[in-house]
Amino acid sequence: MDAEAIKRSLEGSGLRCTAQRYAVMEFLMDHKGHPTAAEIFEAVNHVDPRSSRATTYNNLRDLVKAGLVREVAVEGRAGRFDLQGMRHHHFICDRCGNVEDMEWFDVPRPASRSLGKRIVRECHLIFRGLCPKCAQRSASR
Amino acid sequence: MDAEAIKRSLEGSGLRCTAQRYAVMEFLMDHKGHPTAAEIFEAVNHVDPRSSRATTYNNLRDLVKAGLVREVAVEGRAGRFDLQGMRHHHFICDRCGNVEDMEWFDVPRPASRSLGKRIVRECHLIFRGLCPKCAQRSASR
DNA sequence: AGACAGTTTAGATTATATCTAATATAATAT
DNA sequence: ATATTATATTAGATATAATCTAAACTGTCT
Ligand SMILES: [Mn+2]
Ligand SMILES: [Mn+2]
Ligand SMILES: [Zn+2]
Ligand SMILES: [Zn+2]
Repeated sequence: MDAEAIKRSLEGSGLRCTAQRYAVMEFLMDHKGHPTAAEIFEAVNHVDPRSSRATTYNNLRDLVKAGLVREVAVEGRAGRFDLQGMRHHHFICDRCGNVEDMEWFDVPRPASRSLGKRIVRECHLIFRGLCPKCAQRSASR
Repeated sequence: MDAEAIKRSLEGSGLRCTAQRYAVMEFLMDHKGHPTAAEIFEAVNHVDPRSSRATTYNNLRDLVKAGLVREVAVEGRAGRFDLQGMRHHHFICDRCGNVEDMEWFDVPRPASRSLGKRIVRECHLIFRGLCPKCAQRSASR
């Protein structure tokens, strides 16, 4: 049932449902913790068929372009990926760099005067601070 | 006068006002276009005294930690820096990766229930889409 | 079968950022 | 002024992240 959903979403975006692509989508579906490309590459290669690093990066890029996957850039660290499921914002930990989901809520649109000639595709909030684990650690010192 | 302001803000953060640090601050003050570390390094080395790459990165990191400078991560590209002046949001161009300032407006706080044990230091909106230059380019094709 | 576009691959290459450990500098104490 | 000390700088090596290359493979269509 999820298998079919993945297949359909790939084909709906004009992407062939290859074993390598499917594996990336399946891994993201099962791991909501915003893995890096390297982690995804490692993980999908524990099971057959093997996928190359270039393919993992190529596929992640294609999936982001197709709007099925989202990339979250983190300063000084590898980018992290998640499925574009329910809309949500993000929290990034200053200390460990982990990315966590935050409940979605609507954000006021900027005045069209301040938008100028830009074309806005999406907008997304980034909260920063200490994640629960790091907050606790820093409190107990 | 700006010179004094830079000096004071460095010392107020417990950072010595060295020639290299001053040069980074001065460059950011004069170039509001969110330069990369490499661009800052290049630029401050057109004038004496020469600063090394390591120092540029070290200083940018210290300045960010001190809250005087902000870093904006962009997926697949070098991080970009700006002075922490007036609060503002950011717009990142899908095509060219340029970062532009967007007028500040308050963002509703997430429900404390959804915050959990996190400690939020800041929150900041990222708009994405096409910058004016790229929007025009893509329209005329 | 043959043709073709899309996809995958290993490894090289580029881009970005950090580390190392020797040296220099600024602030403070004597 | 000189000594002491914590901070800061440096060149170059190293680490990490991402992309490129060109050849091989796969699925679809005729
Ligand atoms: Mn997410
Ligand atoms: Mn800015
Ligand atoms: Zn954390
Ligand atoms: Zn642009």
